Amino acid sequence: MSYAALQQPIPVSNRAFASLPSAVEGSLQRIGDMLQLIEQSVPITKRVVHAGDSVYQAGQEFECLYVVNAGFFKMVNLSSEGREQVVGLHLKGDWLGLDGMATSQYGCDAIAMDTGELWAIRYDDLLRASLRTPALLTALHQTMSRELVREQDSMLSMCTLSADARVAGFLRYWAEALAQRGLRTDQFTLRMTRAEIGNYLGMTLESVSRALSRLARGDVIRFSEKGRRDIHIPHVEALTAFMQRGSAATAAVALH
Amino acid sequence: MSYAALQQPIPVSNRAFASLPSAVEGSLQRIGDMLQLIEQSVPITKRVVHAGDSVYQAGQEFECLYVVNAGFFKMVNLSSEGREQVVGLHLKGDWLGLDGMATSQYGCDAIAMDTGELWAIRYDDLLRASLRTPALLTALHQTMSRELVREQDSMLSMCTLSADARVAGFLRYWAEALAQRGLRTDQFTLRMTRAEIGNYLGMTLESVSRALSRLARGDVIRFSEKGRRDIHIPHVEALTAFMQRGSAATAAVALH
DNA sequence: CGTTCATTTGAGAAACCTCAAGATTGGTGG
DNA sequence: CCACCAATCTTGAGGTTTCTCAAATGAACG
Repeated sequence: MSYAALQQPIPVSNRAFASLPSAVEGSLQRIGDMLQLIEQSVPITKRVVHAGDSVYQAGQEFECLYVVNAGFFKMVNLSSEGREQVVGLHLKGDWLGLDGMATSQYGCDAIAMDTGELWAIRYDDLLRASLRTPALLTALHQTMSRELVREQDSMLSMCTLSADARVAGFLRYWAEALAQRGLRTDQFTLRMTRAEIGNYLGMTLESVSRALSRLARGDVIRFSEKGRRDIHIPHVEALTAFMQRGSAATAAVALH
Repeated sequence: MSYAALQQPIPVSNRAFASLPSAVEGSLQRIGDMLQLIEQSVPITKRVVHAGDSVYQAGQEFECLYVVNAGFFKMVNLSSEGREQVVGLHLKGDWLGLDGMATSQYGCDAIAMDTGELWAIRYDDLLRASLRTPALLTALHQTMSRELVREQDSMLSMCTLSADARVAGFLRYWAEALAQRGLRTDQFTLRMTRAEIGNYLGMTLESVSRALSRLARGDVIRFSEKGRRDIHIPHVEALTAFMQRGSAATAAVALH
């Protein structure tokens, strides 16, 4: 195999999203292309899961990576003394199980939050396939690297932002994640309880509730009539402004 | 190349540490073997750095990974609004620059805290070499995975532990990192200011200082006469006990 | 020996958590 | 369809932890 083959980009396809902003279009394409690449070049075992199902558990022997084709998943890190922390949330195109390569045992529990479909890929199959299809390798590396960056950003947020700002940041992150997958971003349903959001953001469920109430009071977000889990975001920029200025009132004013 | 070649372990050598505990021996060996493997199979450019030098900066184009052969480095994540967070500390055998593979730009600043030597490896060279030497690939994956797990553990600590417990955990982590590299672990010099430790742990420098004072009052640690940066740890287990029980007095009692 | 930076320690303020009560939601069986 | 139950969510009051501000001490270096 030539070196040039290693550098070839993931094949481009699926240009049906020209009307989307380019960054979002790029992500959508990247995810779609990656899934296509995997399906074409690696043996995969498809697996359907339902809300509450465990994909794998901490300590279990590492064999497979899982690529999310549909659904919504959380990664839970559990300390030896029982402290528990949601350390990641994953949607279509994300990989699960990357934490298992270090020690040959998974380091977290991966739990389905909804009905979904996973593609299980044996790590040894992936390595073998990457000899023929080097783009697989760069896709894996980019995925791992992106995950590292995301965790670093989480640490930055948790250490430097107030509780209110972290909640605003979470909503913005969530809206972005949905946009990257071609879903509507102005209105969506949080599929997590306040307790789960709080755990992910390092605060209590009461603090999450209060933060959301303050965001709603400042008209940065609106609750749907259907329930307090449906959230309408008139202007994503208002969330950003809120994070920086630290006051819903200021954020609302800043837009007009 | 056969599939079997992909699975072969990193060559074993350097069995001179039989007296060390096996986990530590394993790590020492792993690090030494990895460095040897890299030196033998990839083109590297050695680079000497001094305290304060920047290895790379956020936004700079990603080309190289850096393996630490000597010295001590911090990774600093900087948000667009100027919030700043130390997201990682790295010693011999660690890789720097993994955060650059996602976007082809580094995501953090990497800064030398001390005189040290880095081995720069071009990412494309690494991919090419990994065709001949598949162990390089598994070493890279294990490194990235270990880093993911470490960051997840950081998040768990920052979200679920008190300030005192986080400082105790930091000292324990540090002692472990030194032990894994064959250095003495009962007494060492913190090469960071209280402010840097605090930034890394998500608290203020005053909180770090108070936590260290409480640890010293409980005789979990002792300050050397030479200065408050030299720390003596009589029993590493006392740090663990302190983290779990949340009181230096209890931790001291628990040992006798 | 003085200047500068780092560290310690205290007192008061702010953010967040805990506890508790009541409201809302979603599902279930009558 | 309605009533009821369990789970979730909101909101308030008070407590705890951590931060902020300030001052004094200690260490490093010319």
